[in-house]
Amino acid sequence: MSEGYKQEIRNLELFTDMDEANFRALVRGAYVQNFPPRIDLIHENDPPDFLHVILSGSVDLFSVWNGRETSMATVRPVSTFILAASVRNLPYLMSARTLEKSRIALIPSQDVREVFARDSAFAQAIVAELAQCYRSVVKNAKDLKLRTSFERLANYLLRQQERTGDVAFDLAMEKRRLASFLGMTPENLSRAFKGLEPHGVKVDGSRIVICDLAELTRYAKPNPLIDDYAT
Amino acid sequence: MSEGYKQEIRNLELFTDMDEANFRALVRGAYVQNFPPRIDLIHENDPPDFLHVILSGSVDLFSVWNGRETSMATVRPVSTFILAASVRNLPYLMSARTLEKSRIALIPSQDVREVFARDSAFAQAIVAELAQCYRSVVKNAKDLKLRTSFERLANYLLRQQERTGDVAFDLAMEKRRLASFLGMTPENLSRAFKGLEPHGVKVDGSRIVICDLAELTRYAKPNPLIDDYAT
DNA sequence: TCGCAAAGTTGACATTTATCAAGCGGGCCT
DNA sequence: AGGCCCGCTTGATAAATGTCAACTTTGCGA
Repeated sequence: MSEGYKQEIRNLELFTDMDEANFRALVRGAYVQNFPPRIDLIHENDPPDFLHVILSGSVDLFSVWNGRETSMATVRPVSTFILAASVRNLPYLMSARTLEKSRIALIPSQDVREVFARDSAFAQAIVAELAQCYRSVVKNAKDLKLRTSFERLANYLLRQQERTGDVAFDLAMEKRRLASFLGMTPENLSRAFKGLEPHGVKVDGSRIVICDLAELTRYAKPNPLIDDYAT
Repeated sequence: MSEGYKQEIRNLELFTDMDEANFRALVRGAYVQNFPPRIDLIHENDPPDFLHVILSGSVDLFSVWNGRETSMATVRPVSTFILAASVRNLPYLMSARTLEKSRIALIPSQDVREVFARDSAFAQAIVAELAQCYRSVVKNAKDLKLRTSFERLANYLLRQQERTGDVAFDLAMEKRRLASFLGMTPENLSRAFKGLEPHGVKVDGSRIVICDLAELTRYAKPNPLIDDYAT
């Protein structure tokens, strides 16, 4: 692995505080790989051989049951995924596939567990990361259980507005996958966008303009305990 | 705090491996309290002053948004809750109330964070616990997104069957709260029980008998990546 | 530039789930 | 024992969401 990649990984919160020698041990067995779009990286139920670090591109985490599929999250650089499975050495709960051309570092889970056992700075960083992940999924579950699909979309748009700092932005993913992420069908998403028009949302293809932020906020009733991904 | 309680807490996986002096430091500032049923223990958005350890009784974790309420989980002895908020020092995402008369140990979060920073065995135990919690919520989210309410109930009953090791058992909670936990209304739960009768479920009050386990299994299609809480 | 394939949209309809109101029934207090 | 409260059930209806099929748009490669 090139020094450039190593530095990129090192700069992740997860790895930044750990001992240099331990970090070297971690990346010694690691390698970076380029993947074309729509490639399956991991399959749920597989043993967690590698901790994945996405360096460029984007990855969809999804799950399947009984012929149905749902998108659980999108991972963007630079961050890791499937940390929980790696440290517990338990099968992946989600599958992952690239959305676009992506560069991904693969760190053997075995090494992660070994280093984590003797590097307390690393262990602490893992705690911080896992607690963060846990809280994100709890928020997601609250979103699903407490809101209708229209309300989920409205709050999603407000989060995007917050993230980009602009009332006009492009959707970060295909509508069909956004629908899956929000827990609805593409048809229902189409109607939800229509339904939000009276609440200050203009849609043209993947271009979104929130032309009445106050009204959309009034409708969506965003709540930091559901929508604030930072905490 | 009595030595008996200390021992009980010490026996939790979370605390069992940590240094004795550090454990003493942890429980020094802790105290045990008895609560009557239906008492609010914590409220979402409160700062995480204490890590809670339930010694007896049971506690409901729930969330509220826009006048709607949903039950997220039930905590039973002996285990902790709101660990993620404690270690990250971020506001609780869920509220908690006793379901019955309960004895609960309160460990100051400040102490948890301090000890966790210097006791690597404790840090490792926290990692294991958080990874476990994370995986549970992911399973819960999959359950919600991939299944209908009837299917969620069917799989819930199979999990109870697994847990008790018996095809006949009593529901562990009121039906209204089970409904909320499964993400549906009490009325819909009633109809779901009716709907499962042709699939081998007999209901009499809170008494459940799975009289055709094969048929219920065929209908429910349980999957360890959603239903196996142990991994 | 054309034309195809895939994504998105729309309408009609079905299913799932919630809401509201009424009635039932068990536990419990007096 | 009587009566009442509360949780549960049931039926009627409404709302939310999914399904299917047809059509439109878009992006892209021949």
